Amino acid sequence: MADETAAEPIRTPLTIEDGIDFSVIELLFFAYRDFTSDPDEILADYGFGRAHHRVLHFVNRLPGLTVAELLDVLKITKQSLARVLKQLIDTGHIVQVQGLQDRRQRELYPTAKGRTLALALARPQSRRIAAAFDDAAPAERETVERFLKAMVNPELRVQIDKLPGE
Amino acid sequence: MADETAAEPIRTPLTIEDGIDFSVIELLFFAYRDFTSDPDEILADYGFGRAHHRVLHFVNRLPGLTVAELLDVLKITKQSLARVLKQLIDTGHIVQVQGLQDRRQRELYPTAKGRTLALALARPQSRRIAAAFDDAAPAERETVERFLKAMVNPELRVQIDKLPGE
DNA sequence: AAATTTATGTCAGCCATGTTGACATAATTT
DNA sequence: AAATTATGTCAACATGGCTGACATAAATTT
Repeated sequence: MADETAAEPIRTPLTIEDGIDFSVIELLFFAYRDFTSDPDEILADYGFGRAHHRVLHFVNRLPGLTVAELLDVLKITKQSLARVLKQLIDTGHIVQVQGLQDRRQRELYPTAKGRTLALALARPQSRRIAAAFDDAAPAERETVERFLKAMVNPELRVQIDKLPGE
Repeated sequence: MADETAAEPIRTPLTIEDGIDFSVIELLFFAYRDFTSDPDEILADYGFGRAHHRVLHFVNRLPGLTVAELLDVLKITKQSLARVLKQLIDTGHIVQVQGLQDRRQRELYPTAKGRTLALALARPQSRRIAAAFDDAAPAERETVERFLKAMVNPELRVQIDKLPGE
C-alpha cells in the first residue's frame, strides 16, 4: 500500500473537457476489438492465432519478402516469429526459397493453401469495412484512409507505400 | 508435412483485384500498432501492461461501474481481470466501494493517482489523433468517427453511447 | 586469404495476459 | 428456506511476446 489512509474515490468521469479526445480513442479500441474478432473464429479451426494471421497476411501481400523485412513490419523479435513461422511452414501454408543474389536470405512465399487461407481471413474483414462505408461517397473513403495513414508513425509510412496498390 | 512434394511458391501478390479491401485492412493494423505504442512506454515505467491501461481507462470514464459491467466492455473473463485489477487496487490507482442498493456489487472508482495516470496515458494518444486530423474540416472528423462506429458490432454500439460525451 | 559482419536458426527460460473449471461467500430474490 | 446472483479465488494451462546465448553459412571488408 502506498498510503496509510484509503485514497478517496473520484466520482466524476473524465470527459472531453479534460482536453483529451476520448471519443476517437475509444472508437479505435472498439472498432479494432471487433475488426480482429472476425478472423479469430476461423483461425481457431486451424489451431492458429493472430500471430499466424499477421505473418500469413504480409507474406501474401509481399511474396518473397525476407525474414528480416517481415520482422520490421511486424515489430516483433525473430524468436517470436520463429514459432509461428515454423508452424505455417510445417502445415504447408508458406514455403522458404533461398535468395538468388544473397543466398543467406530466406524469401517467404505463400503456397496455394496459404493463399486460400489468407483470402478466407481477409474476406470477413473486408465485408465489415464495406458495410461500414455503406453508402459513403468516395471522398469520405479517402478521408478515412488519409486519417488512418496519418495515425502511423511518419518514418514507418514507407511500409504502407511498399504494399501493392491494385 | 501435408504433402510429399514441396508445394509451389506463389510469386504474385494478393491485390485489390482479388475483391478484398487490403488497403484499409492494413491501415487499421498499422494505425493501431502505433496508436498503442504511445502509452506502452509510460506503462513500462509502472510495471503495467495494456491490460492495466484498458481497466484504468474505463474506470475513469465510467466511475462507479461494477466488475460485471467492466468485464462486458473488455470482453475478458473475471479471472483475467482479477490479476490486473488487484494490482491497480494495491498500487492505489483504483478503489472499490460497496454498492448502495446492492451490497454484493463492487463499484470501481479511480483515485487521484489513478486519474493522473489515466490522463498521462491518454495524452499522447490524443495528440496523435489531433495531429492526424491536422487541418481536417469538422465534416471530415465526423466522417472518420462515423466510420469507426460503424466498424463496431451493431449490438455492442450501446457501449459507446453509454460513455460521457462532454 | 583471413577476419569480420550479416541473415538466419535455435535453445532455454521468463513474463504478461488470455483461457477453463471448480468452489466459496455474502447478499438478494423467489 | 431455497435458489440465484455478484464477486473472489485457486489451480492449471495456452499463446505469444521477451532476453540472452550460441551456431552456421554466406557475404563483405581488410
